[in-house]
Amino acid sequence: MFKRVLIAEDHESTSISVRKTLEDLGIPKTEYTYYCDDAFMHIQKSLGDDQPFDLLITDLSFEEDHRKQKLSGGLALIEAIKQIQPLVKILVFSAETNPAIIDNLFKNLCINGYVRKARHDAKDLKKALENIAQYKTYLSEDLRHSLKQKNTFEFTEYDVTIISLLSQGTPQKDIPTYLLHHKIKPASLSSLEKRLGTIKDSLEFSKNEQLVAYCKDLGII
Amino acid sequence: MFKRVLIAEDHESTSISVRKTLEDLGIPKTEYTYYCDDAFMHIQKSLGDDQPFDLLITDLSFEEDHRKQKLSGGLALIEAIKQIQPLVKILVFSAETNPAIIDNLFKNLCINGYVRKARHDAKDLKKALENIAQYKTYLSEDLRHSLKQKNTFEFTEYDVTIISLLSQGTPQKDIPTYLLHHKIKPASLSSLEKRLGTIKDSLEFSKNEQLVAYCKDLGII
DNA sequence: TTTCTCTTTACGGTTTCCCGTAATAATTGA
DNA sequence: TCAATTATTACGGGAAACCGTAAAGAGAAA
Repeated sequence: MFKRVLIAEDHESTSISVRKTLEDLGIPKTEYTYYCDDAFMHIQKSLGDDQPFDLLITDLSFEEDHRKQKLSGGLALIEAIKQIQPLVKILVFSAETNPAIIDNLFKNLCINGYVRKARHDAKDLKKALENIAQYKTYLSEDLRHSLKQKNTFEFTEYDVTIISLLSQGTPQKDIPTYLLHHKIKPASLSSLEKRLGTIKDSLEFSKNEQLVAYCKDLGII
Repeated sequence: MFKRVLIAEDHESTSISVRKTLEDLGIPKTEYTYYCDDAFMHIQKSLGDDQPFDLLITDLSFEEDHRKQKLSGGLALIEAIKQIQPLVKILVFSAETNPAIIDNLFKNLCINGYVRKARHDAKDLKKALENIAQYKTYLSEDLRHSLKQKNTFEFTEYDVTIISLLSQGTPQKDIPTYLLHHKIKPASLSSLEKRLGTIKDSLEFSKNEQLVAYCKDLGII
């Protein structure tokens, strides 16, 4: 089992519960932080002291407050930590349900486990820890099926830009001006219309409103 | 302090943490449920046994699963309990931040405290319990100011219906048919356009996309 | 350079949306 | 009851979005 575990979780109550779960499993050295930047510094220091953590348990979304942070959330934290300690095990504990995001965590950031905050999350957490300790990956039961199907459209930066503009009330006809000004191309209204048409086509949407709602749900705008 | 407390919270990890907090405060008899219906039955039974709870700590949103529930969430639970035990103290522990919703809890359902799930929520919870025990009401620090200002547009059920339809891709021109079919009035395209115009006007929006994004953020669609 | 391909832009017709005005229906108050 | 007010619907002109086609431009390979 793990010897040294770091918890990055902004909600005090959740943090307490995770600590208790680790305690129940007999893990001696757990440390916890409420901010991503703190978590990163803990990892950094542990490497310097030659007493590295072997597991990070982290949330994805961290609320902003008066303390300004360099790392904007769990995703940024994981990316940063992978730079300095690539082999540290990572277990994400979050309420996120979007398969695309979770998929990305496993495939691109190579996390070792994902537990969704839900009814039986404490039990789930224990299972995940046991699995990861045996060099397996773990994913919450209820998410296992939804992950395989990935009929999600691959949004480019360009797409996100124009859909964001739409969601902010920019008329379609005014977007070319914006794109020109920001040196984004293609900039013409025609190209814009074509791109939006393609996106909606492949998602089987008919209206921009639908697309905006979808992207809001995905959290990409 | 309280003698008998019931916790209604679907997330196991959060429930554990709340229990621990109560334990720390020396509250002996705490019971917990993961479902609203169970919570209601606990209250009901406690009245029959003449050993009523004196505090309910409840979440607002409960996730649906295989067990079908009569009570759809914390709101419904509080309403139901107020029918059979009006004087029970109620502390809501939720991640909800929308001032209009929290305002409604205090003013219409007469809850005694609201603690938001956030960074210092465990400490907050303790403060709330101490305050409520002294017959005061409690609201998390960070929400105290936001409650007074309510410059949010008051969406009617009608509004939510039509904006939802838009977000699902229904063309505006087809909505009257839907409204007629569901016996919702006004049903005419003209009234629809007028209402949407009014909403967008008062929120200073110009496009439907903007409105859909806004309502997604509010979580009302 | 020339040709081929792919991307981007231009343009026109049609549909939908937007918004003002006027007519009609429902509601209210005396 | 009738008039006054308000809510709802009908209609029409103009703007924006949608969609297809064709032209222009960019880049790659021979």
